[in-house]
Amino acid sequence: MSETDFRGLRIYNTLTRTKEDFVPLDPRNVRMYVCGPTVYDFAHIGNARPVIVFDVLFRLLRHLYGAEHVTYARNITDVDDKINARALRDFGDEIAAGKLSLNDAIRKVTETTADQFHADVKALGCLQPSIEPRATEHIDGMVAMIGELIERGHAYVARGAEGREVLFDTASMPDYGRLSRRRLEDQQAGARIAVEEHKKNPADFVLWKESSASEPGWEAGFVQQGETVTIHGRPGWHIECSVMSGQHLGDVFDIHGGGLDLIFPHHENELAQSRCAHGTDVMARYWMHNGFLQVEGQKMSKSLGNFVTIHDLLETDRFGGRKWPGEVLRLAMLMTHYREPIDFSSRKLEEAKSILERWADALEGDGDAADIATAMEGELSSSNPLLDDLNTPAYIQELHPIAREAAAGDRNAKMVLRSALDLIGFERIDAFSRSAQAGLLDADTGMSARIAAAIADRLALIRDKNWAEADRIRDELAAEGIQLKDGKDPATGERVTTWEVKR
RNA sequence: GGCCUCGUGGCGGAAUGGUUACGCAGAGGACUGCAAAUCCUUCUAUCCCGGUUCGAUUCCGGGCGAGGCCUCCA
Repeated sequence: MSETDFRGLRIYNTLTRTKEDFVPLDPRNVRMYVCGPTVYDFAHIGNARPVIVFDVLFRLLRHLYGAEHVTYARNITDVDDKINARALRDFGDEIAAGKLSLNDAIRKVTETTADQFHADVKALGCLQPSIEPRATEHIDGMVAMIGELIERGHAYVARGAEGREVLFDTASMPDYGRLSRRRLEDQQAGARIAVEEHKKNPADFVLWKESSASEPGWEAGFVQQGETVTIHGRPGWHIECSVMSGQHLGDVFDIHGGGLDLIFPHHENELAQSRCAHGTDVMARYWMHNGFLQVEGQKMSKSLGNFVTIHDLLETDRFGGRKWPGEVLRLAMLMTHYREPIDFSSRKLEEAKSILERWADALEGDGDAADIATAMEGELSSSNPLLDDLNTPAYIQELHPIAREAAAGDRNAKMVLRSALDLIGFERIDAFSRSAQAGLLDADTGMSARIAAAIADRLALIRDKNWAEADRIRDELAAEGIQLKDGKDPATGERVTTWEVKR
C-alpha cells in the first residue's frame, strides 16, 4: 500500500462508523463482494437497491483503477430452506409420484428465479459482476472451512432438537460483535434468542445441520477430538458467503457490501467464520451497507401485501397504471443517498421519469462517439460527489444546470452530460427523448400517417372556423395519448401543428 | 433493555459553517378561436432549547417526535 493508491474515493465504513479514504490492498486487483439474492422467488425492489448502488460503485472503481483491475463478486444463494419449501410447494406432486427428484425440483426453482433476476438486473442497467458464485458449487469448500473451524477450536458438534449440528463457538472469538457493536451479554439481556440446551452460548449459530430424508443434503465428515463424525446435512446461512468470498477474492479483500439488515447476524457471523478459519484480523477492510426501502410510506412485507417485485414494475402497472422502464427505477433509487432510507412511490418514479426525459431531450444532437470516449477517459474532478461516499444525489443535482445548457444547444454541455450519465449507468437514455418515443409509437402502430391526415383535416376545419369539429379531432387524438402542438410559422404566420407522445 | 438512523417549503425530496437543488402543485406573463403543450418570471422551509463560532439549517450537548435492527430478511 502506498499513498499513491488513494484515488480520491472516500467510503463510510460500518466497521469504524466513519468515512475513510479508500486505499485498496492491491490497486491492480481491487476486490468487492456483495451478498446477492436467495433465489426462491422474484426479486423485489428492496433487492434492487444494493444491486444498483454497488453497480455504481463497481463502475466508479473501474473508472478509477481500470476496468481490468476490479473484481466484483456477487453470489447466488441456491441452498436455503425457503428454496426447499418452494420446491416442495411447486413440485410436491411430481416428487411424490417419483417423476422428479428433490434436487431436480430445487434446480428448477433456482434456475427460473436466477434467470428472472438476471433479466431484472439487466433492465436496471447494471453490469454483470466479474464472478457470480453459487452456493451449490462450493459445498466442499464449506465443509473444509467448517473442519478448519473445529480444528482451531472455534466450532463444535452438538445434538439439537432436529438432529446433529455443527455450531460456531462465539465465546471463542474475543471481539465477536465488533461490526454490529453488539456484546454477547446484551444479546442475552434482549432475551429473544431462544436458549437451546445444546448450545454453549445462546448466540452460537449453525454452520452445518443434519438433513432429513425430505431435505437436500450432502455427506460431510468432521473430525472432533480425533473422531470422525459424518453428517448428511446442509450448510448454515452464513458459511456460504465466507467460503465464496474467500475462494474468489482471498482471505482478506477490500469491500464487502449488502443491506443494512445484514449487519447482524449475517455479516457479523460471516466475518467471524472467515477470520477464525483464516486466522486473520480482518475479512473485508471496508464494510458498506445500504439503507432500507419503504413502499408508499410503509415497510414492505408479505403480510401487508405491498410486496413489489422488480418484474412487476418493469412489466405491469402495480403503481400508477403504467410500466416503468429500468432506467426510471435506477434513477429513482440514485436520487437518494444509499445509506438513507428511501420511500419508493409512484410519485418518485414520475419525478425520475420526467428528469430522464428532460435529459434525453437535452442530449439530442450531441457530439459523436469519439468525443465521448475522450471525455470519459478524463480524470474525475476531486470534487466529484461520487468520490464522497458515493453521493449520487449531489452528483445528479450538478447535472441539472449542465442539462439546461445542453438543452439550449451547448455542444460541450451535451458531451459532459452524456459522459456523466454514462458513468452512473445511463447509456440507454436516448430512448427517453420525445423523438425516440414518437418513433417507437410509430414503429409499433404505424400511426403517423393517420395522425398526419387527422392534422390536415383539423387545419382545414380551423380555416373554416369549424371549432367544434376541429376540437373533436384534437380530443380523439388526446384520448389515444397523442398530444397536438399548435405553433406558428415564423415566416408566413400560418398555423403549424406537430404532435408528440403525451407526457 | 442494547445498537442505529432520521426530523428541510403546500407536498415529495436534495444539499450545505455564510449565496438553500430539483420535481409536483400555486401565482403572473408570452402564445391560442378556446385549450393543450412549450417557454419565461415568481411566492413559500431548515422540530425545540442551549453551546462552539464573526456567522449554525449544517458541528457539539440536551429535549421532543418518527422509524429501523436486535428472529428469515436487501
